[in-house]
Amino acid sequence: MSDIQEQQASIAITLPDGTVRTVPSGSTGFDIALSIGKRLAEDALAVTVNGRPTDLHAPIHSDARIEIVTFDSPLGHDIFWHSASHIMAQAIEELFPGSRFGAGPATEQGFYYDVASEHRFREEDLRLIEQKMLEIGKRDIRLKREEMKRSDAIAYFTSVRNDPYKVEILNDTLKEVETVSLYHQGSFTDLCSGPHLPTTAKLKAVLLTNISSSYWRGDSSRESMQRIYGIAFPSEKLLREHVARLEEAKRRDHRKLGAELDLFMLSPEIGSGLPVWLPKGAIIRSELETFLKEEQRKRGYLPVYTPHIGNIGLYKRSGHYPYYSDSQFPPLTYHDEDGKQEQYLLKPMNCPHHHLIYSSKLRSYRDLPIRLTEFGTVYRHEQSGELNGLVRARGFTQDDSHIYCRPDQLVDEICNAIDLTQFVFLTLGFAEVQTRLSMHDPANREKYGGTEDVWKQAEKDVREAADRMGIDYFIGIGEASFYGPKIDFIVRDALGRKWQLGTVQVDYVMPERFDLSYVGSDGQKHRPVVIHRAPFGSMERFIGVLIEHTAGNFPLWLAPVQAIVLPIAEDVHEYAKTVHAALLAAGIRAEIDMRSEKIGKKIREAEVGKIPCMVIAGQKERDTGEVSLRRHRKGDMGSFSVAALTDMIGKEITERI
RNA sequence: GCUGAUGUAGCUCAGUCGGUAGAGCACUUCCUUGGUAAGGAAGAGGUCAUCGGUUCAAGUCCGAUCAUCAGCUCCA
Repeated sequence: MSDIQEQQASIAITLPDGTVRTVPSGSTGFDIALSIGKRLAEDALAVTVNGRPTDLHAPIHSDARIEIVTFDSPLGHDIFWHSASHIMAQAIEELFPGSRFGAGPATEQGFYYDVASEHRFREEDLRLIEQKMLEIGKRDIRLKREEMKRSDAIAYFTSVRNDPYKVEILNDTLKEVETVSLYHQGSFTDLCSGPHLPTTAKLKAVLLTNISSSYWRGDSSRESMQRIYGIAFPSEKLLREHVARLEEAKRRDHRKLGAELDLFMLSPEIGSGLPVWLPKGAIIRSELETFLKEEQRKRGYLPVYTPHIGNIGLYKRSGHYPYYSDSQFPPLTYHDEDGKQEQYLLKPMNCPHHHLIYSSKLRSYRDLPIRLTEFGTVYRHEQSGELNGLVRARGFTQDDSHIYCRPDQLVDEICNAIDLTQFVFLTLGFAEVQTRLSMHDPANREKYGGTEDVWKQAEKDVREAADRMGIDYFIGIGEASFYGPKIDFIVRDALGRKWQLGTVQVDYVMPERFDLSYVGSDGQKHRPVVIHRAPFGSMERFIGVLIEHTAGNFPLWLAPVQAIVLPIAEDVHEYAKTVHAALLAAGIRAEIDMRSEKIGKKIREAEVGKIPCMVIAGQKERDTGEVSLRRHRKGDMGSFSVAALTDMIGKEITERI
């Protein structure tokens, strides 16, 4: 085909709205964007060709579905931030020559680059690097993609770039790949599959947020690198909005709100990572426990209590002690008069105790399923750097149950556990819950107990239950626990970090290790299956996330103080007391503010304290036998008789709205 | 555990060059008795995280420890 013929050939481009355009072969995403509108061409960052992200200026030679990618999409963020990480690397290279670069991807919240440098980066350096990045933006450098054979790339990064990290990636991660791509950006070149921004000029605002360390390739035996995090935007305005969101997240931080609202405390005198519930926080926890206990009673669960410690043999038998010895408090060692030694472990989990309850008597197939349940406090010596308020603690309470069932009951029981978890999340107002099916990694068999056949069966059961419940899930390979696959319910905190809350886990391994059995209809012994499940997960973590989710504005049934009576002046104190007494008599957690402060101040403090109901009593109300109600963040709701008020509040509490 | 940062009144934070500690809010008392987000005045409150070092002198400089924060690694 001659050049002339090629230029004359045309291709059909299908746009997202279904319209088809005919353009010359070799047209680029940019040409197409420009033909749609000038504004779109300005905003265009890249293009997807038949769903594949592609550089904006890459020529397109055949019919294709095309979508112009702008910053206003997850893919747009990804491409923008990935390019920003390259621009940061270039800035660092210009400011600190000799720096070498490891991995520099986009993340959900921006980007980072792992840097190996003689220079120890400090906060001040970040401002310098930001300035340099904006300057590189102003230089309007066109990014050029170059494809070369892997062997040529190895030579290039060895001699020209002198970057051993990229060479290692080429020799290792990419060893199966024949042709790799490089992106040139002025004096800087990176190994990268792309796509990238057409020019550095798209970068208009950048904020480098922090410096931390990371291990090269995530391997703690390899050298540690300096990881610099940042976020970037195509406009100043977007950056300002982002900073405002960060500030809002800071206001919602459960550690901050927990202290302000007197919910819990952490004290080095008690111990790192050992939260203590203050009276107001204890109310929330107790209400949640009551709620779940009621629900579980309806669903056939049997409450049990077990001690906080257990003989170490129990955990050796279960496999937890050898598997998790690093993250447990050291054993308590006890010598009796004869010098015989016994060792106990602060229990890191509740299951072994429950298994022994199960096997304490002979079970018939008619008895199953047996659902043992306990709010069991467990202790795990988490790494110090991991501790985080309530969401990562060393002492915490699981709403733990173990369901012992026959294999033919398993899928039904998993479904029941999923249903309960969904009911809990729905009641607490968590709409954005991600569900992960946590499967084992067959390439890593030594991490897991049981046989491959058992795992296949368990994972099939989990998947069948999730499908039957119509859950929208994703698969997490290698996320299973050592004894079985899990269904994990994951939510995000105020800062966008993900936390696993509820979990449903299938276990064929523990029944084996604890030799659990039941007598079947054939009179023979059979092995039950165990489901471990915890809808809240940990009470501490759940409440931590709940604090951030609600910003401390709890629903009425959970609010530590549900109502506060605010007398306007001293001459109505007697009347206010009768109102207070009526609220208490109706079972409402009510306080009364009889200080000699003006009503405006009392209201302000009740608002700041996030008390849902402010019950205002003045001369007017006393004369009519009414009170006026002001709802937190809603304002004046009008006047009600005291009886009508207690009914209204009481109804909202029992219905857990 | 690793890397970096931080630690001053109950809270949020000042504290210069090393020279014996300050504000606002909260708290206590008094005045004020008021109508839907801050009335006024006075007072009290500190082993500057802990331990050690340098110095005539340390909140300030150095070291260790503890705790917290961000990230990494881990998560039954």
